[in-house]
Amino acid sequence: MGTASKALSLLNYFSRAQSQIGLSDLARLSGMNKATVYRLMGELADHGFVEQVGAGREYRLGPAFLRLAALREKAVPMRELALAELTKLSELTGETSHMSLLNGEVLSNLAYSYAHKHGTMVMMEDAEVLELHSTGSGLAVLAFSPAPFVDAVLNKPLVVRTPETVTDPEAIRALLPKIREHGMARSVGGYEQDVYSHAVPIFDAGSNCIGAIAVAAPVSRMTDELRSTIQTELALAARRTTRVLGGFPPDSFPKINPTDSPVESELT
Amino acid sequence: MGTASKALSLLNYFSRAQSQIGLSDLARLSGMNKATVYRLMGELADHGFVEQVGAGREYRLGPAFLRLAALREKAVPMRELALAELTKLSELTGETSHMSLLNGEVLSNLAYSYAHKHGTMVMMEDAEVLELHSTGSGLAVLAFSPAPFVDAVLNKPLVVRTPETVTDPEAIRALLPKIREHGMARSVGGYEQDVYSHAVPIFDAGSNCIGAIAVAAPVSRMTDELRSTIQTELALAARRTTRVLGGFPPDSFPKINPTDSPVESELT
DNA sequence: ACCGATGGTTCGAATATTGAACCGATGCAA
DNA sequence: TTGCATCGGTTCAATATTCGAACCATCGGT
Repeated sequence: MGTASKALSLLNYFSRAQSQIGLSDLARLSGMNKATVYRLMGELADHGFVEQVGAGREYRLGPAFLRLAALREKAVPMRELALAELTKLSELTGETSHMSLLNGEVLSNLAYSYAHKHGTMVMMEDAEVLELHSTGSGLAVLAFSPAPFVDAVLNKPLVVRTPETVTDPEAIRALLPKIREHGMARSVGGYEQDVYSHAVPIFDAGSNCIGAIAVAAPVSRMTDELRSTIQTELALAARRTTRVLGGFPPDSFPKINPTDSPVESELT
Repeated sequence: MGTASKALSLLNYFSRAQSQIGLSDLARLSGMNKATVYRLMGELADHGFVEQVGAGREYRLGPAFLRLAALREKAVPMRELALAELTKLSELTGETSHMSLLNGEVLSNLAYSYAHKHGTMVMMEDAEVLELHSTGSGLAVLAFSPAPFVDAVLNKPLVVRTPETVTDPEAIRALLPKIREHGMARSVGGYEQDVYSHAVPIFDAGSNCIGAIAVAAPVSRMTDELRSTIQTELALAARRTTRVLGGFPPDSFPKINPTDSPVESELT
């Protein structure tokens, strides 16, 4: 691994849960020598990628990301475009919709939209991390990812989120062909209890799966009619999103056909 | 310079104007060897900090910044807090307000707010670059920055933006004591013609100047009354912003005194 | 066919990185 | 107070990584 990669990988230890990390902790987490971490963090700090805070001299992510994110968004308005699609999708379905991008072996949330139709909503946050095995979006991504990647993900210990979380690699693997066939994944309560989620993968210009767009509704509100609406609108929105981001679904991806019956319940 | 710094510095060549850069261009711009740039960009790409696009294999900033910016904003909601202050400030003044952060030897815009009171407004964009010598915000920052930094900035060639741009280092230096005295800078048409701009510096927890907050109005709309309103509200808003971001003005920074007369015109 | 440009690759020489040990400061328990 | 364990930070010789000139293959224009 190159030095630059080591420096960059240090940034991955910052999360919503742990936004400040001390030198020794960071050395422990990364397995690198304290002196190495010290030097690398110093370089990151010089460029504003991290900053040291207060007395404990702990590190946290720096302001440079705001600038670079704005530049990225100016060059490739992914978030803006996704948000436009999500807003429509939430209006049409009356439920929370969100888009997340594959980052390593997890998804991180890029954007979301609430419908303000009901008193209760599935909540969502930017940069929230979604696991591949326990979420609808994750399953959608797994189903359209290369086999070695799927193996790598499923061979690691799979965290139990709720009593409904499926953690048997083979059971998960068995879901994928159907998801591929329908172009849509579903997860009921696997990540958060009482959340019924549909998800469709999003592809880049090389037809690689880069993330997913999903609609999440409370289980208690799910009816055949809502399910049908979600499945129809989600498939359309995802297709538009892929196209508007400059991507193409792979040839194997099922075409949308208005006469198709909605995805059957055996998807779960 | 360490390897990590070299990799990170490559990111600085991406701008609003040049969002995609080829390998050879990047090597030229950075003065590094092509092989070096190739390897470093590969590492950056592995982490999603850049991505290669289409046929030309040019590089552009990657999606990782969206994630990290969201994390940063979650940990330190600078942008959100600044935006709240700017919104108030624009409402009170009826003009465009914005906040920018010092990044190296330039300012980059963090957030802005329009007032929707008039048909014409000074326009602003996120991540827009403001030079230190030609903008009100820049002068405010220079006035409260360490002398060696000021020297470094003013010893470089100073770009002429408009016929009103002051490019004589000594003339600029001569403005700084008054700005320090008033805690406020002013620039008329120095960056964009017909823009009349007031700016106040923002400080971090160590009383270092980290940026500025500014109100920009069309020259044609500037009256004594508007000037007075802007100066009063801007000073208050900047003070609140510094505090809300966890910072402190240096002891030398002038206190706000309601009985003070507004900044006199000799500031220009 | 040529030219000059591009992105990408190679390999010995040059140099930056590494990590154990060390430092002073701080905080906690006895 | 003493002692111990932690912290952030520093040193320096050993070494592993990076560097860069030169080299490809490819492309587009003349």
